[in-house]
Amino acid sequence: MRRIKPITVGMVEIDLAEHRKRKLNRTQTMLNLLGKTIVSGGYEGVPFPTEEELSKTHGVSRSVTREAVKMLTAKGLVNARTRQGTTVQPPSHWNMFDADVLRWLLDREPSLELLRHFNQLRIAIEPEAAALAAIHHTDAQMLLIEAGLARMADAETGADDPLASDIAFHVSILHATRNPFYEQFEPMVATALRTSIRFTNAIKGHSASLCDHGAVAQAVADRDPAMAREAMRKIIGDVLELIDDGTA
Amino acid sequence: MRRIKPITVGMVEIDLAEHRKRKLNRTQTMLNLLGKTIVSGGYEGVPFPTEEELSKTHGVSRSVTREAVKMLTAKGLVNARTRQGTTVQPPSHWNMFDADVLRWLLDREPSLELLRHFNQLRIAIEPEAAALAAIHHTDAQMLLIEAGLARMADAETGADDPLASDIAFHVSILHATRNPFYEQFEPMVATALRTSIRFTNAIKGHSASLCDHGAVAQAVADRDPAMAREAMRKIIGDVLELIDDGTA
DNA sequence: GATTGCGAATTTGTCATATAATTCATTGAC
DNA sequence: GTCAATGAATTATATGACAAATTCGCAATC
Repeated sequence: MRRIKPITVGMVEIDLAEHRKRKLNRTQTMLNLLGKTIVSGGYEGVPFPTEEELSKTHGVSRSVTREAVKMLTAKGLVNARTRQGTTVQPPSHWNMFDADVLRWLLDREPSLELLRHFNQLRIAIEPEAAALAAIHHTDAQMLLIEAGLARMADAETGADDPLASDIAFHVSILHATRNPFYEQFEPMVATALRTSIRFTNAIKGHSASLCDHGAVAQAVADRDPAMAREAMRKIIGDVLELIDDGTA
Repeated sequence: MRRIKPITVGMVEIDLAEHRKRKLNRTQTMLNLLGKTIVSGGYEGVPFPTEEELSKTHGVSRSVTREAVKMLTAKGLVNARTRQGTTVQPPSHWNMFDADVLRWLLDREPSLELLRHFNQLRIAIEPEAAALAAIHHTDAQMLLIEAGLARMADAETGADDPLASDIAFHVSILHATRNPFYEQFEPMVATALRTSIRFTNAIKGHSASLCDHGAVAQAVADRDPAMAREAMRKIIGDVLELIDDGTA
C-alpha cells in the first residue's frame, strides 16, 4: 500500500536528505522533528498534538509516535499524562548535556548568547578538569594529551584540521580526570568549539593558542594542578573575552 | 484474564511498594528495573535480553518493553540495532546528569568514591556559579537566596530541616546564574547533599557552615564575583576535605 | 583454500486495531 | 451549594502481523 516514505513536515525544514544519509529510521526522524520543533518554540501557545494527530500528520503509526515521545520524555522535553495530553516542559527541565538537545539548540540559534553560556560553563569545568588531570592521569592518557598537542602543531603547518585537533586536545584532558562526570562534557565542549569558529574565525592566533595549550600539557605532565588550572583558565578566558567583545 | 499486576523481577529487588506509592505505570516500572540492573552491572558478560524475552519474563507486552528500552536509549544506557539486538553502552555514554541515572547510581553504590566525584564537580561548578550569580542575579532571585539562608538559620534552632534548607540555598545560587546549563546541576547538587549526610553526619558544624553561606549571599548581594567565588569555594572545599579524610 | 554470492534465520522496526486506565467536565440528585 | 454518578478524551497496554536489516552458514566459483 504505502510505497514511498511519507517523511514530511509541518513547520521545521525538511531533513529528508539528512534522514537518508544517516539512515535514520522513522522513530529517530520523528524524534528529531519533534525535538527541533519544541526547542525552537514551535509549540508555545498551542497545545502539543495528541498521538493520533501526530501520527496522522506525519504518516506514521502510533507506535512510532509514542516511542519518539517517550524519548523526548526521557530527555526532559515533554511530559505525558493520561487524559491531560502531552505537555512541553520549560527549558529548565531539558537535559542540556544531551547530544541531541544540544544539536537542536544549535540548530535553532547558533547565537552569541548560547556560545557565551557554553563558555561560562567551560571556564568552570575545564580549568578544574586540568587540575584533576594533573593529579589523576595515567600514562596512556598523558600520551593522548600529547598526541592532541602534536595534532595542533600539525594544524599549524596545515597537516591536520585545526578544529579537530583542538577538540581532541580538550577532550583528552576531560578523560584524564578519571571522573565520569567530567567526561560527560565531551559533546558540549566539542559543540562549543565547533560553534566558536563560526563566530570568531578571525581568531587564528593559533601560534599563541598552541603555546597556551602546551603549557597545560606541561603542567599536567608535571602533575602540577595549580599550574594546569591557571593555564587552562587562560585559554578559556581568552575565548570568553573575544565573545564578550563581540557583544559589546 | 489478567487481574493481578504481574510486576515482578529477576535479579534486582522487587519495588512493588515503591511502584504503588509513586503510582508508576508499567513502562516506568520497567524502565526503573532495567536501569537499575544495567547500572549495577547486571548485564555484564551476558547479552541483553531480546524484547520478547523481556516481555515474557516480566509479564508485559512488547509495547511496554520497547518504550522502556527507547527511554534507556535516550539516556545513553543502551543501543538497539536490528538483528544485532540491544547492547549495553559503556558508562562513559551514560547521561550522568539525568535524575534517573543518578538515582540508579546511588542505588547501586552510595560510595565514597561517587561522593568524591560529585564534589570534585561541585568545586568546579558552584564557585563559578556564585560568581555568575553575583553578576547576573535579579532582585527576585536575590530574595530567594536570602530565603534559603534564612531557612538555614531556622534549621539551627530546629525550626526547619537542615538538609532541605541547605539544598534550597545552593539551588537558588544555581538559578541566579541565569545560565541554563548551570541550572541543570540542580539534581546533582541535591543528590550530593543528600548523600553527604549519610557519610558525614558528624559534620553538624552548622554554625560555621551558616557563616560561610552567609558570606556567599553577602558577596552575591554586593555583586562581588571574586568574593562570591572564594566564599563558595571554601564551603565545597571543606566538604571535599572531609570526604578525602574519610578515605585516607 | 579463499572469496564471493545467495538464502535462511533472527531481531528490531513498523503497522493496525482493540481494550484498559485515568482524569477532567458535566450533569443530576439531594 | 455539594457531592456523586456519568460520560468523554487521551494516554497506556495488549496482541498479532508483517517489514527491514543484518548476521550467519552454505555453496559455488575461482
